[in-house]
Amino acid sequence: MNIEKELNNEQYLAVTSNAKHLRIIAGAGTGKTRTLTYRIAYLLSQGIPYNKIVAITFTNKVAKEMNERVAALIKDENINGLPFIATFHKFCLYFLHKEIRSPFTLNFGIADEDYQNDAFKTVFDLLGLNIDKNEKAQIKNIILSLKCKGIFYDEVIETDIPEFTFSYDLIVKVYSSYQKYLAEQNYLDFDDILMYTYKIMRDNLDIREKWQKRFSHYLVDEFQDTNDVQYSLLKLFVGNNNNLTVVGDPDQTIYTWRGANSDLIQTTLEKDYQDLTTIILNNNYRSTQSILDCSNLLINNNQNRIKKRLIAANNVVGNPVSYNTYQDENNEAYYVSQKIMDLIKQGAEYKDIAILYRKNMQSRAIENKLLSYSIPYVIYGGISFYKRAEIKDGLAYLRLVINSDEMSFFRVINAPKIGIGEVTLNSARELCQKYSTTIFDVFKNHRDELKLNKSTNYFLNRFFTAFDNFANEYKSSSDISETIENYFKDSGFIEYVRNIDKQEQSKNYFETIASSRIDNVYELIKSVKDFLNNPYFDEQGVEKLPTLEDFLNEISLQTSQDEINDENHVTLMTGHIAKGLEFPYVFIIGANQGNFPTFQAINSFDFSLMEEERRLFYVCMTRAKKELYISSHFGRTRNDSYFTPSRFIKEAGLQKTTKKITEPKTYLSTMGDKRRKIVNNNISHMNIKKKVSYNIGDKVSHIVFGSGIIEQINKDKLTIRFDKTGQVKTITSSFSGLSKVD
DNA sequence: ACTATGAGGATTTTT
DNA sequence: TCCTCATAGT
Repeated sequence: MNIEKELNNEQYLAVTSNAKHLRIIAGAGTGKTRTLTYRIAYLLSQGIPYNKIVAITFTNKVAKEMNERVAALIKDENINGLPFIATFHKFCLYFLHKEIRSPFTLNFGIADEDYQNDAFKTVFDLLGLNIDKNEKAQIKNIILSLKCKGIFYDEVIETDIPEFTFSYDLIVKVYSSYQKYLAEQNYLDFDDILMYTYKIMRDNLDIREKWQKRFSHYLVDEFQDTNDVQYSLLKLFVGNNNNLTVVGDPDQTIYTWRGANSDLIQTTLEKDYQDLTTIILNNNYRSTQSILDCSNLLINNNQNRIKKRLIAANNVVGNPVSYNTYQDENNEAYYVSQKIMDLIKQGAEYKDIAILYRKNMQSRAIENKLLSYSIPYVIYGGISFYKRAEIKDGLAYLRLVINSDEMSFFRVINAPKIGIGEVTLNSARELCQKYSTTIFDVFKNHRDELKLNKSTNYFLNRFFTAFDNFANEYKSSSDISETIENYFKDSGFIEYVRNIDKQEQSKNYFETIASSRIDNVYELIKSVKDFLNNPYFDEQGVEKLPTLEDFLNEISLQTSQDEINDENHVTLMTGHIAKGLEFPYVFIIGANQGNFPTFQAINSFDFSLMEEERRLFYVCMTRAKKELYISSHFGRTRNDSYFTPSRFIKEAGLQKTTKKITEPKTYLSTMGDKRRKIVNNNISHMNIKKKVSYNIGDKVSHIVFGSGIIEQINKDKLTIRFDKTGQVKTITSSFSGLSKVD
């Protein structure tokens, strides 16, 4: 490791600073994460024990990368371990698995967004409140924002509740019922993971003192998106004696809706740590000056900010930022795909290209076009593997043996549906009270009191038999995938998923995608097996095998960025997910009033919403290294009016093109349906595909699964083994996302 | 009386 | 995809 050579002057100062409390303000592309990584390696080389250092990152993916980079930097030194590098949530989970207390038990589950919604729904039902959907959503949001601030339901005061919204009593009633419901189910939601860590540290002096001695150096990345609870708990861990380094850029605060508070990095920190040292990194190593000029111009429109200006370290001016307008979303998508094909011809690779947008829904039009031009792409953040219905169902089946909570049980008895609805459920809830037990136990042991019909009873028996077998076997199973498969088969789950596949296959055009639900379930089984057979070292250096519980915890903290792989494809994602990433070529699509900025920000009296939209646009722009293409369109809005270009276009000093560009008529629209369907007539991509003849042993490339080899052919069905995962899938030869590799 | 199912409408961003 | 509503099915 030659720090002096590999870093610029400011970075070097930041890395080697011996300040106890250090703040690094680092603009986009100035090497934030790099600096932090080097600082960790530097601390290690200075003799700080690896098990005394904690580094907090924004995603698990960055944590993993940082781990690898630190390991590479210190490989020549005599250090036999790596620091604790993880997200806030992972760090807190580590703490909670040692310190969790009543009303929770050690095998608590993690409630993701869906679980959270289900829980709120149940709570509203149980309270029997007569309020409409919108109001429920508002109440939920108020409660979530209280949680982001670290305010527990028994600590809420009148002034915590936004004016002109709901009564104090109502909010507290829903809030406390929600927390009590989750506690009964032994579940923590994402905010609880932070809140209970904070609470336990705050309220127990002995625990606080113990943990303040546990680690001595804390380093936090992306500090501008830290929220109040995270900061409060961090302060408790740092205490009076430990060291703290934070890195961040206030201009990239894009999570205030989730409680992120950029005052923390700008003002609070220096008040709380009087000896705070600040280092500013200004040299941008990522983008051309043209891209930075537009970005600087745009972000200058924010009033509430400390002025700073990014300068390209390499002095490259580059091509001007391109801005175009199109007739509608489809035209825009068409031109983006044309431009991508141009870039590829000029030698760019698919993985060099990213398409960014404000909201997930905007990916639709562009996806259709990429598909029809056989441009490989992957969408991040839409529906991730672990959010698919069949996977969540499978996970619920598994979770039931760890924690027989209501929500998992509901999922299970609805996959397949076995004739249990709202009314039965409510009477089962009454029996829960009567016997003071769980819903699971009521259906298992007091079912006779529920007056279920014959088939329902049959299905329940089938499920509980399979469940009991699994519960008895899974811990000592020599082949966990077989044990799970038996459980899924005997309970009727596999058959249920296969039936869905069949139904969808008969309807769906892209049958290979639709037919993959059962594949997904088997993929899940395989990933459990892989995870459980992959040993890790605990703190004492003892080799251990993860448990099924570890697996369930792990995946509930999976994030969209964690799924990013290095295969060669165009990347589609929202600005939020793109944070911290960079690409040579970036497209920002749908730069329209109402999209980006959103209608909510435009219509709000709260100007800070608009400033956040602007920061997000700034984040999108500064992802680009070489070239940046921004576009807007004049398509229809939800309210049947027409979109206009985003105000950010002017603010970034971009010129509107004078002529409207429209796509040549290469496709026809039909009005057969109320919703218009695009019929691909002239390109007739599908027909061309059908003529490709495949042979056993041919190398092929699949848009989703990557490269593979054909093992079997049955008429138009190809059985392909994919290299990366080693899994075998059956794909129809005419599928447009499949191509032959020469 | 209850549950399942299909159609239609709506959708900010996510650890 | 997810929710709601109307209707069909048991």
